Amino acid sequence: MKGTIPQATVARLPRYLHCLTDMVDSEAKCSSEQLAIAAGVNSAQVRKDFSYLGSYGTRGVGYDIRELRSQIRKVLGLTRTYPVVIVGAGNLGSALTNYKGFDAWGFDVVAVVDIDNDKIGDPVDGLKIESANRLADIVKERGIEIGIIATPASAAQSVANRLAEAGVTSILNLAPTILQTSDEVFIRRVDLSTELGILAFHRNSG
Amino acid sequence: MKGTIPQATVARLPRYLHCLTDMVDSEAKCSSEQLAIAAGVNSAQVRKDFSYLGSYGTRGVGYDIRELRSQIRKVLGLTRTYPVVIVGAGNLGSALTNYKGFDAWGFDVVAVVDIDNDKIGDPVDGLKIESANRLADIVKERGIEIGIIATPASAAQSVANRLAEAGVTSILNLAPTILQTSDEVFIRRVDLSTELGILAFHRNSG
DNA sequence: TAGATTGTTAATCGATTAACAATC
DNA sequence: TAGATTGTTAATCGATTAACAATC
Repeated sequence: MKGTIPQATVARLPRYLHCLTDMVDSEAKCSSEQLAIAAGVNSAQVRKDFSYLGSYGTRGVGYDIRELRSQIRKVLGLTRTYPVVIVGAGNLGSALTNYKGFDAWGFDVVAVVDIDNDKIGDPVDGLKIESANRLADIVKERGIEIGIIATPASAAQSVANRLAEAGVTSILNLAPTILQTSDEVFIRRVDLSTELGILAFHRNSG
Repeated sequence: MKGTIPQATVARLPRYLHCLTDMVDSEAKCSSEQLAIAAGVNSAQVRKDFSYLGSYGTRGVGYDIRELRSQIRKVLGLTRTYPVVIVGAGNLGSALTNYKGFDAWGFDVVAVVDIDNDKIGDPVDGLKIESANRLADIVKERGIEIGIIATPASAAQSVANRLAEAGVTSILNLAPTILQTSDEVFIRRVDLSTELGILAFHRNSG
């Protein structure tokens, strides 16, 4: 119903989508209260979030699961396929390449690159590891828009620069370092030691 | 200086710590402005965040890098070692076991378990993969407080239940599912397809 | 109609940041 | 003293949630 969707709402939409996908009977309706419990949030929050997507509920009845799913996918832009390159073919890069969760949401890993000559040519989940030297060419040839950085921290900044240079517009950075880039590239960072740090804090202080 | 530190500040502390660790000359001082640029936040934010830790800066000069590091570690509870168990020895579990970033912050992976009999006994980074059947015993024997779930989504809830039952108080969930647990266990969830979903949204709508 | 649940308002809460006095 | 930078205040901004009229 609105033009702009708040950050916090966007961040919760994938979570709702997960919960809705887990609901087997896709013909059924589901109330904000049910979804709130499944997603671990407040039910007023659920309704408020959905109000940004438009009116997809029926008063006294609930939300149509199938319709809601498709609306969330539409809003997030998950109605098409995104070619993705994974940079770094270590354990983490391999884990990501094999990760089936991406497929269901339209993320299609079309290339895995590494600098290690010993790895180049090795198979990973139906792909062959390619040379990181060809990164720019690969991005351009295959129209890649999303890059995932799964290299050591020391290599991450230069990889990000090369990805941006080659035309990638979105980067998911899994290396434990903060990247400096131009505003044209949108970066999200996931750092597991940060997550454990937060865990440690809560262990000690509630 | 204060009793309670805001959630948002806690979440930024590990990031500051990363930036401070990257600064080579640990004798030096560093201004809130410098750190703000490195961490990608506002300098007023930096000063405000640090005000919760107490007064560790000097007006006209900046913050003592070494002192600040040690104070952040203290507040986050990173002055001791935490034994960690990783559940699931697939690519992701193996990546985590090998991940050197944990060591530096005091997270010590002391066990990796899996249900796959073919994997049990295999070496990963100096450890041997153990049977998931022994999970509860392992947790108790080794005083494990933190569990990392790197299993498929289908197994995650039952693993979480068993971890909680065995006495683990903090869980990092990497499986793409939302866990229901008692309030005694603190859970953080990292879901890579969610991150890509957010990336997709920003690609399409700015 | 009676019961249920949405969609929205308005209040509250928490987080961000500009601005500046304090002070090294 | 002059210049720099903190620590804190107060204003602003955004996010959460209780409450309830609308309505199925």
